[in-house]
Amino acid sequence: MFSCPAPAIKRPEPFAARIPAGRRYHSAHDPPGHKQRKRQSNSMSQVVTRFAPSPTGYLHIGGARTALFNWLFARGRGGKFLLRIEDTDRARSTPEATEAIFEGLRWLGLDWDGDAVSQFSRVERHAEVAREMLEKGAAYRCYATQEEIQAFRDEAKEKGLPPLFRSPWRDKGPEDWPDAPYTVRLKAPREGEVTVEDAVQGTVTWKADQMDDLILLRSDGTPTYMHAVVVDDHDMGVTHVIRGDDHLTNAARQSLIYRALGWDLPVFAHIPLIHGPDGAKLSKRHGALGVEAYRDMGYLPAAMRNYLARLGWAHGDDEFFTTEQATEWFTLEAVNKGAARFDFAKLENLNGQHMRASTDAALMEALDVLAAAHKIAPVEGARREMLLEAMPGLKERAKTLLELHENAYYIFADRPLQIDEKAAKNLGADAAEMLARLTPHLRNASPWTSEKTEETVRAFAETEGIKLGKVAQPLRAALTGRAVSPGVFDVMATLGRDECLARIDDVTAGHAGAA
RNA sequence: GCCCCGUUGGUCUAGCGGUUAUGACGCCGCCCUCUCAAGGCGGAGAUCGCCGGUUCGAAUCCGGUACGGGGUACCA
Repeated sequence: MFSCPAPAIKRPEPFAARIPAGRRYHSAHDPPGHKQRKRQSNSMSQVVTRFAPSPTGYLHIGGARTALFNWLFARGRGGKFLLRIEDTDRARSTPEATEAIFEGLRWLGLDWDGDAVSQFSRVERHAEVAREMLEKGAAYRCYATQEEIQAFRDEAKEKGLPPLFRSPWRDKGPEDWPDAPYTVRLKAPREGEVTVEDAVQGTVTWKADQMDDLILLRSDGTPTYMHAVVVDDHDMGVTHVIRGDDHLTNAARQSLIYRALGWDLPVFAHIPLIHGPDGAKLSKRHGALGVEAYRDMGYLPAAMRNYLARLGWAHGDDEFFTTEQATEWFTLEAVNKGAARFDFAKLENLNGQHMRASTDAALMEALDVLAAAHKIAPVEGARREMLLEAMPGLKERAKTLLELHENAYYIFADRPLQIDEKAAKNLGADAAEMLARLTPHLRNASPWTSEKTEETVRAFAETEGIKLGKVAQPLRAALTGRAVSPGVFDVMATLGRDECLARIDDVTAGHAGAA
């Protein structure tokens, strides 16, 4: 795409929640034992990671980094990177958000394997597994109502006791079951310890009595997140679960489900969250921007990948690297445990470096993407040619594409130019007269190249007995309307003789010596 | 409340028992120079959260503590 080409983005089929759940998982109809064996032999050879966002809004920067880490890990090991949309919360999930997530990942260049999976489309399978657990005695029907549970918690809180609900239905049998809706709860161990071996956090241990009998299936028969993730990750053959460390405790609870089912645990890796510049956590409701916001601000995907990867992960002292290098270098062990703050200044710097490392053509394309994002027409025709020609000088001076576009004002502007304040200071009466004297020399300069115009202007400055800067600055002001621009002689070359003379004429008109 | 996790210059970080504590961003100065960038050179900025312990020796190991974060739902 840009200087650090990301693998071509596969356009997955539009998110197909309609496809019957079983179709997507060859293993869904296999007996559990078979499944497990199959995965064991498979997991040795191939890494499978996944990104599992819930479609309740745009893809925010924290989620993007989680996706990136999963992607880097899988791609660096010839593995698969899967995408699952956790849309079981029907009230908050929207197709627009799903599309925004796809769009964000595509822009970032994080391609996923196969179709995105709708978690909601798999409710049947979730229920099926819960039923299996019921039969095995690993789970039980709990008829406690939400009111009863709430009352229990209120009382526990009042007495300063742990608010863990102990269901009275845990050891009841069919003879005790009333004719009422019930939830399916995991029969979690009450003694011993639960240990999670985390690739980032290390070994983390909890006392089993800290865990409650979590609900697998709600009383309306739908699965809870805790249950659905486990079943989906297992069925999808996920070998490495890389996600935010807000899920660390969940990993312990989920490991209980894996254990009850007799399934192999994936490798867990809980990465720290990103904090805002103020140290507060960055979240959707607290300042986290969607990736498209970064696109619109003119950052390159390659720079985003570089910056995001560097946030909380390091490969020695390497700061500026390509995506290929990152995939090659990335390991879970090198991920930091502490949260990092998002720093725009550093992102900008990195973006500038990536822009400079980009080819002119690649930047032109990036500009097209930016234009499309801002819903404005792409630059075409002669101006596109000029832009391309001026690109080397432009990209050297910009930290974002937006800045580059702004600095290319002299290419897009129509005469007469808007002379800004600082430029106007370089265009007093004396300067205008001086430029008027310069005009005939420029008219005769041939060929019209930056070398020739420079030679001409330098000679002129000498005969005038002034420093080059005294000519160059007014010239720059007349030609670009600004006090800052790429080298004036390069500007002249891209603008062409006629346009240059016309612009000079615009500011010298009415002054002595005007030609 | 309880349970987990974290803490190295302003920021991101290197470090993994013995270093003048690494590099980068940002900031300041100089050079280069038609401006601005880029680039080059140099500088300021960290008693490695704090207190103990282990050790001949601790940023590195152990225990406390403070602060920050996360979790504790028929949310994900």
